[in-house]
Amino acid sequence: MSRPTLEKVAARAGVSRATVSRVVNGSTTVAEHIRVAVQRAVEELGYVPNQAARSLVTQRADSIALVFSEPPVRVFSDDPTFAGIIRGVSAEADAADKQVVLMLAGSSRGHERVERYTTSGHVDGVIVASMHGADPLPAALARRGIPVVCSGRPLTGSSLPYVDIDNVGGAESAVRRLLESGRRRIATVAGPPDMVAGIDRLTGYRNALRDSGRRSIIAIGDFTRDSGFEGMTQLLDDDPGLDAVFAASDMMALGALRALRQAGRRVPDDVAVIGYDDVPAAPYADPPLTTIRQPTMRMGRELVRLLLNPGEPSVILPTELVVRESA
Amino acid sequence: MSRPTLEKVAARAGVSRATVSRVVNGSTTVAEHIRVAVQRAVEELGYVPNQAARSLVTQRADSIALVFSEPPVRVFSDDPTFAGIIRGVSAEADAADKQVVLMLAGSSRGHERVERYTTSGHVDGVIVASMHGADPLPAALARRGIPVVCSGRPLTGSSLPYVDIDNVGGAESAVRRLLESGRRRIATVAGPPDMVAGIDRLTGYRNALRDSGRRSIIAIGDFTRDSGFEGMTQLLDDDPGLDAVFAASDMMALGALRALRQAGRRVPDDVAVIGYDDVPAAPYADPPLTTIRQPTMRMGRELVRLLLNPGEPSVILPTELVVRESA
DNA sequence: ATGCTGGCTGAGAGCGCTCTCACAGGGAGG
DNA sequence: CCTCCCTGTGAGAGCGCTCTCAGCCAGCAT
Repeated sequence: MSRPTLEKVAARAGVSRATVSRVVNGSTTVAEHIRVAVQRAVEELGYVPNQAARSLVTQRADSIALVFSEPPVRVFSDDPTFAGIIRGVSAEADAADKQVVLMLAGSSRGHERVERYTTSGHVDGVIVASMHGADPLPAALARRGIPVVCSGRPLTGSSLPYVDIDNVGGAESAVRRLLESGRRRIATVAGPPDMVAGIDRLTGYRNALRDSGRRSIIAIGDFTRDSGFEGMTQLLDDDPGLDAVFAASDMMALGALRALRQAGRRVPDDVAVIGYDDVPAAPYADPPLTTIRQPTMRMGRELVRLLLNPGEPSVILPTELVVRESA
Repeated sequence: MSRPTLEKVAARAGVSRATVSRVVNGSTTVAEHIRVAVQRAVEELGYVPNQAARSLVTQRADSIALVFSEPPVRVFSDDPTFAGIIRGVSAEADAADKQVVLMLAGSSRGHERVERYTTSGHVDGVIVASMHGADPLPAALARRGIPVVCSGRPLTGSSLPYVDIDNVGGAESAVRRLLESGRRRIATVAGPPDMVAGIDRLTGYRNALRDSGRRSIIAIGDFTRDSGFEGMTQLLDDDPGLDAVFAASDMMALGALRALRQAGRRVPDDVAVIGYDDVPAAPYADPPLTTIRQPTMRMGRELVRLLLNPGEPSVILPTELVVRESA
């Protein structure tokens, strides 16, 4: 009981292979009664085109890879960024009738696997969703002649097209809110300096402070809750008089909240807190977290659009301040 | 600058196509000096086999699909189950030299897409990770003649092989701990009755209570934090004297904790709480959550093993009680 | 009647690979 | 010396599909 081939369908419908192919691929130059007959034969046999054979001749795979160049732990944390991107990519790819293949390239072994897979003709293009801006994977694929689009501005100085979210602007608007509500000593728990999001959000913090003439008070974290706790503790130590903090991720903000509570500070009365990402847990924090939300789903859609329309310029999407109670 | 073919490599190395094929596929019957020459030619040209052509003749794709038959929101929530499964599947597939293709089949449209993709020869087998036990997808694929393994016992009465985690046993051990610590009125916020995990964990709760002669106090949730809050509120209303609660998911436990606090109950002094899943946020809850941990990564590995070795019996993996402070 | 379109259909090549089979060459055995 | 086998290599078919091109049969103008 092997899968039926075009040949079988043709025989059953009493036409040639070519005609069945035409029907299956929606050509208009087929007489109505023949089209109907072929379609019935297809149904009856449960015919599904062999994609390998099709790809072999068309040189297309009609699918795109979405590669997460991160350990799975990060991808499936409560960071909603990835989920949004995936949904956006799926939606847009669906509309363009392309399959999406998700791949995890956490390890260096994974990189190699992904490179082999994508260069062996499985996909027509690759979206690399990497948080580490200096990831060598996108450039490596591009060198192989595969269309590549990056999610997040690449740090490698390559000229690959990318879609990013306005991290600088988002951070600026967070700090501006703190400024406008009268806060005087505004600290930040920054993200890691090897990730674009970490770098850019710190830049935004600095920009906003510079304009106001205030001095910056900085601790470095790695986006995790624990590092937020430690960063906040250190900040409190450095400047006990601070009255606001901008955490470069919600998880760090959650950690900061804990440190603040432990130090006997009330939020937002004594210290205002703003996070970044708008994770699902943010509205449930104590107090509910004011944060920066990103259009992740739209990011996914733009990624696909760019991949499918080579030559279009890179895109930077705006963010939105979500005001709750922590600031 | 099209991709080099076997033919090109053969020409460069001064041998035939067949010999290059042999070298690429690791055949031993090739003279050493020829093998070296061919390998050099492969390197120099950057040759990567065309997978479509290979699949066409071998009738194999050397890759397996891991299908999440759920909306992406669930998959990428802070439920660590999926992440663990993915890591386990990746690891085991890697060892067997198979590619893993992740697919999301949230919508009915998605189901159709997945069915088309998997039946068109892209993959050698499918792992369906669905939380809804009555999902029609696994059976549909099996009917098409594609090897299928389910993550989680299917509720459809089909005899498909599956790997599940001992939900009944896990729930029993949670309730037993409550019993052993002297709690007298033990309630539960159960999961949805259309998911295996919901059903089985409730069964476990009932089993443990029945043995002890206590009566059951039940609210139904849907595994989300909000439903945990509401379930707990209702439970408190039904039986203000309860002194313990088993929540069928950590998210619901978190919601329950909030409801308990709001009602002025101390945890664990007045009411003990045990959750299920051991989500990343569990140790950070107030108080840190006692919960049931599952061997999700091992689940992933078993899934692949079953897929690659047809005929082996289904597997049920044990759970582990993680004691923190809430019970 | 002949020629010319123009719309549909079929024949056939060929995509890049694997794998069977034939065959060349050399050492062992008769 | 010839035969036999055994190892290593090449020739060639064919996987299932698409797509070009030729061919056929109207229908219309000449």
